[in-house]
Amino acid sequence: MTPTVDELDVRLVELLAAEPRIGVLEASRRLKVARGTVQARLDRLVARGVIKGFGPELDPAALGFGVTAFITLEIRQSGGHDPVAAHLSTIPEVLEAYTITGGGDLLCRIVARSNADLQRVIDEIVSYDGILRASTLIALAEQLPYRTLPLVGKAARHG
Amino acid sequence: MTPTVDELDVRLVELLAAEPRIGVLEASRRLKVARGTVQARLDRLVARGVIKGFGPELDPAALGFGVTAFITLEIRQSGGHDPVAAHLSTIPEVLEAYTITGGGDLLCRIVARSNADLQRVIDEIVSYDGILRASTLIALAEQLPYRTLPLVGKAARHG
DNA sequence: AGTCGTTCTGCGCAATCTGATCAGTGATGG
DNA sequence: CCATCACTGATCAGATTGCGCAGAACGACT
Repeated sequence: MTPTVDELDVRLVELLAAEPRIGVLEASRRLKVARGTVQARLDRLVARGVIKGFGPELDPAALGFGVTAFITLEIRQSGGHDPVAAHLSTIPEVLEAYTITGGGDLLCRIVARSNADLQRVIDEIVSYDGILRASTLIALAEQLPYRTLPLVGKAARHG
Repeated sequence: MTPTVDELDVRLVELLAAEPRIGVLEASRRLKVARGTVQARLDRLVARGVIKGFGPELDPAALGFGVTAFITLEIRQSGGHDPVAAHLSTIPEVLEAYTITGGGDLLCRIVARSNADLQRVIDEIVSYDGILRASTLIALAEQLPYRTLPLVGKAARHG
């Protein structure tokens, strides 16, 4: 399998990550390649799904949701996960959810305005029928902010 | 405290999330407001930190890292978290890390090329001195992809 | 060696967008 | 009543985009 990305792709992605507002033209100047090349590379990366989008990254904390927590949900086996996921998707404070190993469990990342507010969010979550038990871990500090950039370099090196 | 965002901000953010490539001018047309207004709102949102950036969103799976897992690390109390975080930051497969409630524990999101590769990543993580024990949860499916948009609406409604 | 397919280059054009600015207007609050 | 603030609608020069094209470079295959 041919490498998903090459060295130029890496430099391009890193450049875009560092200075998202620069356009294709400016990027081509920085990378010392033709404008068409940058355009083609970008299109290819998007087409391959490596770049999912350029949407604005929102900061929950700046919106007043300063508390982050991870909650593990034990799901009643009958019924499956889908209805539960549907329920979770109606709660804005549930940012993401994964099914994980270990009988019928779900791991969610949630946010809240305060610890008291967190209680409300959790209550809302567990109000659903199919949820048997919930176990919450409050995030105290973000030791390593979400990042994917190092991965691109690794993908290019290995192939 | 005055609401961080108002209804126009919400529409703007949602529009940008749906179609990131449209410029300020096109956005102003869609929202039926003056271009300067959109520009001012955007600047304000960025200045307030609500919008952290417009960087490309990368998909680890498209880069060959199809396996996601969450790993809880028990840290030796003496020494603190910082050295451990520094160690983790050197491993590209560690996408984020949070300190969580429960004596000296760290929760990380990691990715790998395969289950076998996951073992390598875990080994690399636990190779560090200050880490006493690690417990891994493999993500089987993404029930709810990461999202923050609903939060903006909530923030605007509540205030 | 010869040929093909792909990628990159360098160029040009028309159309569009950007950043900045300005005067006028309506709403808010002192 | 007046000051302040946000929004409007407009203008301007300059930069950028989307698009296509011909030629060169490169590797793969016959």
